[in-house]
Amino acid sequence: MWVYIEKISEYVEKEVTIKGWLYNIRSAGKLMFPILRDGTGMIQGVVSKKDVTEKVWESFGKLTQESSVIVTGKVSKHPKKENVYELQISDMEIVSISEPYPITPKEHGIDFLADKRHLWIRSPRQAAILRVRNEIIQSIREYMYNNGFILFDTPIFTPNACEGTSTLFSTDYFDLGKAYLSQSGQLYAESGAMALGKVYTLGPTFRAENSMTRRHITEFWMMEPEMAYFDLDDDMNMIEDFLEYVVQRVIKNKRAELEILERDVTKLEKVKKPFPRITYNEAVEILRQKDVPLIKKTANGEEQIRPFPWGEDFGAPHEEAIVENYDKPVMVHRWPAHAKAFYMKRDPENPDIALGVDVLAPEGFGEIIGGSQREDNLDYLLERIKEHELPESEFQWYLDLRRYGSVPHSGFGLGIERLVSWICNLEHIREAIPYARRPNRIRP
RNA sequence: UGGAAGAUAGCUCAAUGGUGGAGCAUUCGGCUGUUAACCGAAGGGUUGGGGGUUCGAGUCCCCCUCUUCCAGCCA
Repeated sequence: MWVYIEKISEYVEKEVTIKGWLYNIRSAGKLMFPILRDGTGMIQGVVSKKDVTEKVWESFGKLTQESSVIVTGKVSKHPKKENVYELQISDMEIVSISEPYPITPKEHGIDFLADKRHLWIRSPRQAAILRVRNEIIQSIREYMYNNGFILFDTPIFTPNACEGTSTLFSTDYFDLGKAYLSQSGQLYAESGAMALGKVYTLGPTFRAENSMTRRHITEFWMMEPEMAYFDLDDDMNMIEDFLEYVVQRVIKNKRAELEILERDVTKLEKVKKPFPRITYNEAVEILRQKDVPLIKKTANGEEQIRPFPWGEDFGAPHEEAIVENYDKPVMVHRWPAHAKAFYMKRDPENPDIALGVDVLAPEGFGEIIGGSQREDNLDYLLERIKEHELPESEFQWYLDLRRYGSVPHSGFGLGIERLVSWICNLEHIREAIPYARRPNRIRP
């Protein structure tokens, strides 16, 4: 009977067939120990010369790493290890002998592995990450469904920049001129919230920024909820509830994978409501107390400005300094308005402040969520569009949302790969997606 | 886009300006409980590209290409 390795413990002392690949093989005279993988896990086989035919024995001798095989044998407990199973092999059929496999069970450089990404994903660590990614996305969809959110898929081809800031990828679009690849589905999601109450988008997003860091890819997946009648506090309440659900479900269902990744799960177990909420002003106070300066590039090098001036955006060292006090995600809210996007609503108590929130993951993973309450007043929004020198004509449909039954509403954007990086404790975001797209890499 | 480091066998890395090596992978042989198994043998190289200094350059100098890390932008 064909079974998958992840279910192997249900078949102890039974004869089963596994269809998979040879991960590695060791031999000791009349014994061989092939390690098999089938996509769901790995198991060590035991081949004894006296228990198999001459043909099967010789076939095992021919196997190279990643050769595909169909193996039959009896499942047994490992003689030395608890909760580990082996396959006492009685028969084997070669499906295909692999050519010398480039990814040997030794160390490799990152550029080589990236070139061989189509094979790299077979390795236990990469496969574990992709299983966790699947669990994360499944948890997100489940949370959203269970909480009354409607999946609202937004277009990838768009006629203009959403926020007017990032550089966009462009392509020809028939007789209509240029089309741009979406850098956010938010504006469309806002229209969805006015139609359906609570909606979310989950899909690929594109940024043509030449960002060569461990936290950036040019094509990434973003989840963007948008909720009618939610103010900033409602938004933050949802963020905490949502993040707790996803993290706790992943550590419950994907413990084996997190172990392969050597993830310290106790740190994730602490991700429970409530999360610390600090205003931008309070964050600036922390930076001043810790004497973290603003570093400005000048013609002849760098200049350190202290105390940290109000109104400046935070860089990596500032996020680090703010987050290190906490072992949960930190929500920094109420930002200087001039540094933020045009659609953010101003604080009624202070027009210099925008009702935005950034969520900084613990352990130095930085921003994983950016959100805000949206400007729902037609006149203010028109003013912002003019200030940001955006083409008003392109935003008429968006402005309609304020003309016809405008309501307070809020939402946020979550970077899926950044969430995966944090939960899996990855050194680099390129491992958080099957095929990472970066400014200098589009293959394979 | 700026700063730093780097490019030598299929892979990971050594090599004082003086005959380019090792481990893994591959091929062959040995071993009845191996855990990146081990032991023995073999094959495998235009030292990223171009120019220069030198009796002699993987090594020193210049240019180019590519990669990695850090910073900015952000999710």
